[in-house]
Amino acid sequence: EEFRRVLEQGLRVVAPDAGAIEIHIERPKNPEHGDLSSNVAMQLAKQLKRNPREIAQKFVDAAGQSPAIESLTIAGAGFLNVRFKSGAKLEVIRRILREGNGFGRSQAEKARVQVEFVSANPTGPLHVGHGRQAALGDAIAALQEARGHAVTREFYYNDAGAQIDKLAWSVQARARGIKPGQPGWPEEGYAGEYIEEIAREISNANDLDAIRRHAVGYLRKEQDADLQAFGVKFDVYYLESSLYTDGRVDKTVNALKASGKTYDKDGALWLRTTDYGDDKDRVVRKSDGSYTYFVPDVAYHVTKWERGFRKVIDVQGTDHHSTVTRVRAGLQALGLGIPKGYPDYVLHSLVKVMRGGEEVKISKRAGSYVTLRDLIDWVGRDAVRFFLVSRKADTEFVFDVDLAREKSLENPVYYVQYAHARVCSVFAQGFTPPDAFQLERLSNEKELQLARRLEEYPDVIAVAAEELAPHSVAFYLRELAADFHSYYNAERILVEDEALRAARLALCAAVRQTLANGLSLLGVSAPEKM
RNA sequence: GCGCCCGUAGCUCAGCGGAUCAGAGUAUUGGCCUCCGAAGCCAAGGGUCGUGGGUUCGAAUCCCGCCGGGCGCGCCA
Repeated sequence: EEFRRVLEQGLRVVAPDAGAIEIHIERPKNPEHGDLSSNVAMQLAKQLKRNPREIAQKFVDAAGQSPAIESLTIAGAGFLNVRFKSGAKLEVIRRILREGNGFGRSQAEKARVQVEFVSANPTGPLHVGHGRQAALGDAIAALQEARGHAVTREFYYNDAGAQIDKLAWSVQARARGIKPGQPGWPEEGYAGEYIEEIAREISNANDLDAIRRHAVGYLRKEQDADLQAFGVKFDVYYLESSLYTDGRVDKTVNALKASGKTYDKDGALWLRTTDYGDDKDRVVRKSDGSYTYFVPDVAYHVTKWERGFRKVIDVQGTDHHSTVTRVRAGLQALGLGIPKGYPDYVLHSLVKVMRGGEEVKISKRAGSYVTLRDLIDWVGRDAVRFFLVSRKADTEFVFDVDLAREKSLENPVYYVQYAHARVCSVFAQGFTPPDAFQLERLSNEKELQLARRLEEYPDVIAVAAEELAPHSVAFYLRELAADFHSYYNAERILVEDEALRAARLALCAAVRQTLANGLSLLGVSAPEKM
């Protein structure tokens, strides 16, 4: 902020009539380039038709003295590099120890936010794609909470559609002793081993309704157990069927008709979604009188708006990307004053699971796919979470089971957790984080580097929350851990000099706190021992 | 065929208008434990950022074409 103030002041002096210039400030990767750096002079160069270095010099002249700033220099083509006095840099340590779990959090925004994710239909165990959604969605939700929002985690599922019918038929067939592929097996029935387990509990194979209820209940329970094992909790489970029973689906269709955006063709009712950027119009009511899934989708999102969620984030696989335009178009057509870009979507691509150098495509339990449970069993919850969240959502991602199992240097999860455990081990020797310490005793380059890194944390959280990109938190934690490991190898914490020791212990406590805060956002544990 | 996404080091991936942007991990090679945890540290080699144009003072980053890969294109959900 101090640097920004200096630059703004400089801007007034150097170019009073320059229009609205956005001042970009960045943290140079190379510490030799100062603590912060800006390219304003180069941005202005074009407008002012002056050499960037010349303009930069004027900024320096205009800056005057500031108590926190050690130096303000010009480098390269016209960068302004600022270096703060080390005391100012180290202040972040006091702040972290003061704020504790609150470090990196902000109360700046305070809206009701909903994150919808997983939303698996109860037709089988959760697969790795659901796992990626669970890891992503939960971390995104945690990031929104860190910004001060009141967040609702919601799971939406279809408990009554054609997929459920297929499930019931599959279980019924199995209960009658018919196996997949044999005569009488339903078309596109579910072939996983779990179908047989459910079928074993069926007493009357003729009562399809009872079978349906039992199968749905069974799989819901199983999915809940998987989510619990993964450390993900939902606040609301929303049933698609309720949209029919409470009349919201009919209401939505009527509202769409009233909007004048619908028309009849081939015996069906269509919505002009092309008015809102869709590539073709969509059927609302089929010629047989039933509705397409598009209607409950829209009705569901109307409830989100009506429930007061002004920011809604839907986490889905990229295979659903065509629904994005459609749902938004449906909401626009209703004319409820819902913003055009509502809701936000985070689309993730699929996960390829590799083990022993080969792609794994099947599992015993589910048959045609690898389950989230398999992954947790193979490599543990923390590794699955960290891996799945440490990639940008839209990159296709190869989950290397052998790498994740490796409890050693190859595994980034352990690398970060190990840094935390290492700090803990220092305190485990009978030392406590000091109440009083002199920050200026910290003077070597690795200590200042650590302080710089710690200071970045709140910005990293803010940006990750804004961009719905939890992977940047994972990358940050890796860097913080690296800085700490490097420091720990180079310097002793528990030195004889008590004042120096106190200062170093304070730094360690700050590192521990920040690692714990970041890991908790990702749903990964911060162990004291490993 | 059309739409969306993606091509960066051997492999897995960050960076996505700013020169200080050619990066991390891993793999390979060589060093570091009588001392707070070696699940660690230090160092070396390794890339025309798919490709051809364009815009710009400046392009991995923005625009267009092409090549390669993923996903979606139902009165299925």
